[in-house]
Amino acid sequence: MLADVAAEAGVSTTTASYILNGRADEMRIAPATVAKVRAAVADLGYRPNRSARSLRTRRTATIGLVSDQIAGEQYGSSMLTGASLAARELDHLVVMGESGGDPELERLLIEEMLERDVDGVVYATRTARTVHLPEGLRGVRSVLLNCEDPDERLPSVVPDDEGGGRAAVATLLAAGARDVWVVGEDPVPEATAGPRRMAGIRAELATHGLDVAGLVRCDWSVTEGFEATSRWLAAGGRADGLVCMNDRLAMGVYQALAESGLRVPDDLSVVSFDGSALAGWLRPVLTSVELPFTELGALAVRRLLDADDHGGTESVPMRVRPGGSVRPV
Amino acid sequence: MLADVAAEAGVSTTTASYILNGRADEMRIAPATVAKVRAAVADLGYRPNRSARSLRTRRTATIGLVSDQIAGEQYGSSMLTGASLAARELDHLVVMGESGGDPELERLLIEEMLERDVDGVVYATRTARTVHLPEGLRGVRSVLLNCEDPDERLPSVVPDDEGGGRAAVATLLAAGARDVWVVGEDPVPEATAGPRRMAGIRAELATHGLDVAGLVRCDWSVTEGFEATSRWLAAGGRADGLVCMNDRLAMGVYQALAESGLRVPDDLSVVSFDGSALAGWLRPVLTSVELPFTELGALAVRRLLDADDHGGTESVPMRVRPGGSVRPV
DNA sequence: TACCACTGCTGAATCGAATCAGCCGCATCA
DNA sequence: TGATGCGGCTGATTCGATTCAGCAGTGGTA
Repeated sequence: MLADVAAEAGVSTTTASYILNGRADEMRIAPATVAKVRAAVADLGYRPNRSARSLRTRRTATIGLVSDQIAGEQYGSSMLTGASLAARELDHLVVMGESGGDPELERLLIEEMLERDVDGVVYATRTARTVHLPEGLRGVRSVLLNCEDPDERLPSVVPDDEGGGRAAVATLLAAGARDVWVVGEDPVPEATAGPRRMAGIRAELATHGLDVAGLVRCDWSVTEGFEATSRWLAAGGRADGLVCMNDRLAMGVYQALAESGLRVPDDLSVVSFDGSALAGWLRPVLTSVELPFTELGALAVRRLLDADDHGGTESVPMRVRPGGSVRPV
Repeated sequence: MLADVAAEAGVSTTTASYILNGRADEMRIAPATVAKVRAAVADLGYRPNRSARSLRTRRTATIGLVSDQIAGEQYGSSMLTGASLAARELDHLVVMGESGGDPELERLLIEEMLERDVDGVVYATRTARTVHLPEGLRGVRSVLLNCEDPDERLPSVVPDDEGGGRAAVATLLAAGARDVWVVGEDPVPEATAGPRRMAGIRAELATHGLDVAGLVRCDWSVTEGFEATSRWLAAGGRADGLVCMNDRLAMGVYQALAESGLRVPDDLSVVSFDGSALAGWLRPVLTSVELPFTELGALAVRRLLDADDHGGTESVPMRVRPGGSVRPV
């Protein structure tokens, strides 16, 4: 403990404490004294007791991360990776908890984290959407990750889905597509990804004097993508470019196209959103606009620990990850 | 704080503390006193200060979970979900850290966790394998998750890959397959999943007087699965049952079979390992032996917090998740 | 009556740091 | 010469719990 270090160095614990907290200059400690203390620290392999420190300072160098389901999700869990790494860089550790969407469990988790004096909380959701900040976080330093609360001016980190929508269409247009259909729609009212991607898609088409040629409605799953696309094809549906709302859906689309003998990208180009591993597994590799999950997680933590951050939503760009599903020009 | 509660109830903090720590009987506190204190707690909305408690008790009701990469992994991240939920049930919270395989970062993370007096550490790996317990965890209560250290008698939680191998083959045999090939092999020396599955596969075949008809060598990726299987088929390879070492690989196998006009399960049955979401996305749905990730994570935490646990490896059963890739009898 | 046991409670020390309010000695200045 | 300032350090308190040792009061026993 600190007292041992102080004894070994022949100074008071007060002095040792100042030195170890980087207040040596401020407190005008003589360089020789600083050296003695540092030597004692190294000698004894001293490591501060965090509980003792926290008891006084009310800070723990620990942040909370509550989510509904991000660990369970296919690859949104990378948000955790990003958060964990960013926290480490800033000398913090991440306490995580998953509510599975149960508000009561969420309340409990938040309470437990606050009891442990976390320095802040990242509130994350599996899918990009609007949320209401949980009661328990009112007055607590917090950052929203992959979600936004329209009622509060909180720091919030989300993917730039609208920019992603523009990028997706730009890729198709560059490949010569003019008859662009969109597959998928978002049935969840709070979900933001769908509408924003759609807005971007329309905006980019508009720059070429175009609009969406048509919409194949279905939810974002493989089977729905397959079935809806099959029906569309059976009804004589045709296009030279398809924008799928996510990769899983696109997998279903691939299956439907294959069954009806259409070749990607020869007969039509396909782009999608997510940039998940799945995109890389499909044949041909699916060109997909990547959700920057790792970056989102890291950024949320950095903003949480940045005392100068005064809130507001930050949209992280989504980049096209090229595959072979867009016809080369 | 506790002093306020004690004051409100008209007792000493000592008494209040005993009551709140469930030592009322042991200390022979009068029921009336207990009631008064509980009322005061409710009244004031008292929540204990964990740092203060930890300073005395050296326990934090927090456990560490260090891994190389489990959050980043496709669905091994469910281990986190399981760990988080089990911890909550036992009134603990999980501090997580990912090293990304960097030993120095791993050392740092462990050190930081220990500084924070975690009550124990779960050491997890993305893929099932043997490991050496990190130096920093020597003498620390810890459980290995998805890995084992042959040199130490530590509590260790792994999937029962051998049983999984038997189950996979049993499924094929029940469907009438007799000419069973295995696709995939494990190039990583420490990896345990491959050899154990293989042992189970051979053992089950042996009960019917059979052995593996042949092995298609490739690593466990979609493209490798596709290419190796294509080569095998081109060389005249035939079988009535295929065991794929994991789902991604199986996806490549599906692609190769489709290209050469073979139908699953009409021409041959396919089973696989992992039970990932991907298995459900393939057409036909892939019959796969499930890795019980959530359960593994939960069990590791329970064993960590079970003072009566005296080490040893526990293998969690892997169950067949039926799809449509095995020919109905 | 003196001793003891038991019930029901409390005072004070303790955990390991952070930090406020000085204190001592020496140089400087009027 | 005495006041002032500053460099360099420390004593004592504090954070909010846990816990050991012990203390009244009561009733039973020898």
